[in-house]
Amino acid sequence: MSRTANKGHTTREAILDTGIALAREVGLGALTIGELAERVGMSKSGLFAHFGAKEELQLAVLRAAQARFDENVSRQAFLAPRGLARLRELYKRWLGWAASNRQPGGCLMLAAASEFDDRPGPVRDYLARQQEGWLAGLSRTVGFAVEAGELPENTDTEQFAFELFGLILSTHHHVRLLQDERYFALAQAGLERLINAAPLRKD
Amino acid sequence: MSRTANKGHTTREAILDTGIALAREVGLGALTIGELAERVGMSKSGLFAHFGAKEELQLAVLRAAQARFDENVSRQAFLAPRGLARLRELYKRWLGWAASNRQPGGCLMLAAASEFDDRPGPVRDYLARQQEGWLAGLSRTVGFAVEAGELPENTDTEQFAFELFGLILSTHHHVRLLQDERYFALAQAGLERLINAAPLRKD
DNA sequence: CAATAAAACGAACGGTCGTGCTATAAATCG
DNA sequence: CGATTTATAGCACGACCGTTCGTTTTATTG
Repeated sequence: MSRTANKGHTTREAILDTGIALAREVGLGALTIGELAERVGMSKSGLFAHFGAKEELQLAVLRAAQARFDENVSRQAFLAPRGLARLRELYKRWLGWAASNRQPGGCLMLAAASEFDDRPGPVRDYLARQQEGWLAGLSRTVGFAVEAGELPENTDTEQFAFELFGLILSTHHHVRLLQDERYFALAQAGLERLINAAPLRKD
Repeated sequence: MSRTANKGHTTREAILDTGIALAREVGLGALTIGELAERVGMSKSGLFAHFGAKEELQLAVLRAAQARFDENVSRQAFLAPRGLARLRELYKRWLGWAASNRQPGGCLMLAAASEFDDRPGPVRDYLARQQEGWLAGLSRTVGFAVEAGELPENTDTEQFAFELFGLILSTHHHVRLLQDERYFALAQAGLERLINAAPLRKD
């Protein structure tokens, strides 16, 4: 038996790869089993058998997308030492992942969050939990920079993370809609202003 | 003849009213003529005749949504005097419009922009032009505060507007997905930090 | 009021949707 | 290898999609 287990597992991976790409183009909600099957090169029913329900396919696509994000952004950035170095690395990778238009469709998580924020159900629940976790991780990363003495002692790390998220979203929004890479410079300046004039707790 | 012109015009308005609400719930792309007709209480073909094509309906819904936005946010905020007063009023109204979850679905413009940012066509073109215009207007509003001496002379108004947009997006994202009104406080603190430590041109 | 124009309807079209069911082909295992 | 589990294909279903068309109802106007 090879390391990649069953045949089923292999084609499932291929389906999810193509599924991520397709969902980026048309949106997670508009992801269609027939179209996906055609792109993968198999029958609709054959593909369907892997998931049993459309919603299960959507969740599987999201989980796969997150795994790729974690590997390319979080894990890589955590190789940098705690502090501003890691924060900068994380921001750079996050920005490249979310807003770069080398890949069509931008960040699937952000698009899906906007698409499903008013449709109760497992997809929405998954996205909400994921975003909460990410925001908490961001705060922690900022906190390390405080501990390292690179940011003021009374920095409001949650406020910092919230604003950092806003910079990513604004860049994502403008780069993707207006197709203008010039906005990356604004994203960079925004980070520097956050660092040089960090939000402080009012206590 | 009454001031509201034809019967056709009247029902068209009713269609767009309901269309905005429905598009907010399911997304502009998933807006369906049959479902909309049912909600309005008329036949599919009768509704269809008003627009001639689905894309035309989508554009009409967007135009109607923007008219409401302009009236409730821009026009109202412009009653305040130029300067920080107007900027604060604009931010407050924008935030209430976009992120309040009194109305289901949040801001249709932002949701549609995220949904269509990778689907070339008239809808995308409309949204892109609209967003460019809005960002330019934001910069101008910040510029008035500079002229009034309430912000540093060398304030980078475009950077300011870009970051302001990010605060709105971050609030929208978190409030709508996580259903936690607590994020409005972060939005407010973000504006104050922008004002107290405004981004400066590096020239 | 009658004549005319505008608006709404009902039925039907070819497609595609998600999802079952049954049969066949391929991979796995003793 | 043969036996058996697993993966895929084929086909059909009811529902809904956007759109067209001819008809009927409703507004508007002289």
